[in-house]
Amino acid sequence: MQTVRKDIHNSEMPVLCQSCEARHQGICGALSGDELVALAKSTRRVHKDAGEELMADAMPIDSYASVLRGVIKLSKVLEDGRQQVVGLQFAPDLLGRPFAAESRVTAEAASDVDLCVIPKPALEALLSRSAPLEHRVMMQALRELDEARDWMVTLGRKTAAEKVASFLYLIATHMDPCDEALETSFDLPLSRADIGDFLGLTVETVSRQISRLKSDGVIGIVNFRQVSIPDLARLRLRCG
Amino acid sequence: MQTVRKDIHNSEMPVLCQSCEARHQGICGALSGDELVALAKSTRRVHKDAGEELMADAMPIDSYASVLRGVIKLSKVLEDGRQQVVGLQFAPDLLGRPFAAESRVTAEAASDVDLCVIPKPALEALLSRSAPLEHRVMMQALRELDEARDWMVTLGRKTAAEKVASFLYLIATHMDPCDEALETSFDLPLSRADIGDFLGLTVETVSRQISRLKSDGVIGIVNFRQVSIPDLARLRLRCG
DNA sequence: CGGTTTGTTGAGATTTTTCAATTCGAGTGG
DNA sequence: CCACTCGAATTGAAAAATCTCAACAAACCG
Repeated sequence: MQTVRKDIHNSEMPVLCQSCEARHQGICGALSGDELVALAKSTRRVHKDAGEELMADAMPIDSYASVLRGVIKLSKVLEDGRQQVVGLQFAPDLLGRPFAAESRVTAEAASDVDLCVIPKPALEALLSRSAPLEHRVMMQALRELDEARDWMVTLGRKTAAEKVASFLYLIATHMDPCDEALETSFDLPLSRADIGDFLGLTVETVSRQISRLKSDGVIGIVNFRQVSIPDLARLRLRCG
Repeated sequence: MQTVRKDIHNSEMPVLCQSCEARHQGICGALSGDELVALAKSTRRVHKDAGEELMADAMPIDSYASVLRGVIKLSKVLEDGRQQVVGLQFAPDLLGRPFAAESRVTAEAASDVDLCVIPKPALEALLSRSAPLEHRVMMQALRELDEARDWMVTLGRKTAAEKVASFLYLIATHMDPCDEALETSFDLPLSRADIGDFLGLTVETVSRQISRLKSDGVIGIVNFRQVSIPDLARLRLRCG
């Protein structure tokens, strides 16, 4: 978020919103044509490689970003280094805590990502002028709250086996947009260590549970990162 | 929420908002005088005893409520009965998921509570007319999201001892508004079983950790529910 | 008072972590 | 093209944390 590279910027038209609308419209579905054109002027398309940090906990926020492609990992760290992933963001989410001076989480590109970066003042000006836009931001916040609470159930009350199954199920249903297919295949956006930090488990436990799911035929592991799921309903049963 | 008792309704004036403003203004700080008067007409002041269910998961919502006094417990249950408390609401929070047809959690009075109930259509009409009000609701959603993510760290990465200390610290800082006092005393709004469901622990583990904090002199237990904390900073150290 | 619910405590069982040893795959330089 | 190396992932065995089961004590309620 600090080092914005302008090179890839496509200046033809509302870059942000072409993509957004292609995938469920993101922030921009709520804007008028005029507003879109104005917005496109202040946005920058940016690419980040997997692993790059986008925002640090307790650091001032100077811009927001709309996720165009890829997965972003939100996490928090305890003083002694224990880490917890508190959320994942997929396109077309808005990245950045609205109306906060500083971030409350660390954001990192989990996979290669494309972002559409918007300076903080530009978005906030737009928010205060466009009630529909603010409404949309609120709807995202409410959805994220629902997701966080669902995940709290997983963290607090599920066994390690159920946690890993729940994680795979979550990713499967978010990554493969051609939904409802019983059979899917995808690349995990997180390392085993990150999965552990998401589930509140150690790497070893995650690995053991993945191995078990594999030997039970619930999932197939192609290439460590690449997972195939022959029957989503069967995975669902393992989620508790 | 279903069985609204009108008996205690105080019809003089904006019941809701007197109380709200007394304690940090809740929803109503954003409304004009006219709007307040209009709102007061459709609100009902309601009392609920500890343990009463206010809203059931997956049930249609027909009203919202502003919490005037007491604590409300939000929880989710797995098919097999495992339960997780996913949030607590204190005055002056707004209870009810805005813009959702049905609830995604079960809400229950943790202590005796006073509510100011607003029919769903009345609040939503107001929301669509008043941008400042919608803004305020969004700010609450964002704050709840921050809290949920903080709690995910506790659930996923802390030990049982740290979880219990964190819970007591959370309650201590929320219950006693005369904040920053190093020394406090309060009634726990939750039973040991509920604390376990909040922390993802069994009742027995909660009880053992409370006993340990007591024998270490970090807390004092007067009457099972009544806790005194001689030194908040010392408790804080136990939170991890 | 009984009976019931709520909380505490102990001992053994279970799950998960920790520590240690390997294996796998990708990238590098000869 | 093939060792070599490095980080990520897997696997095993022992240790630690937490849960389960069971007994009991304390408060609560008609």
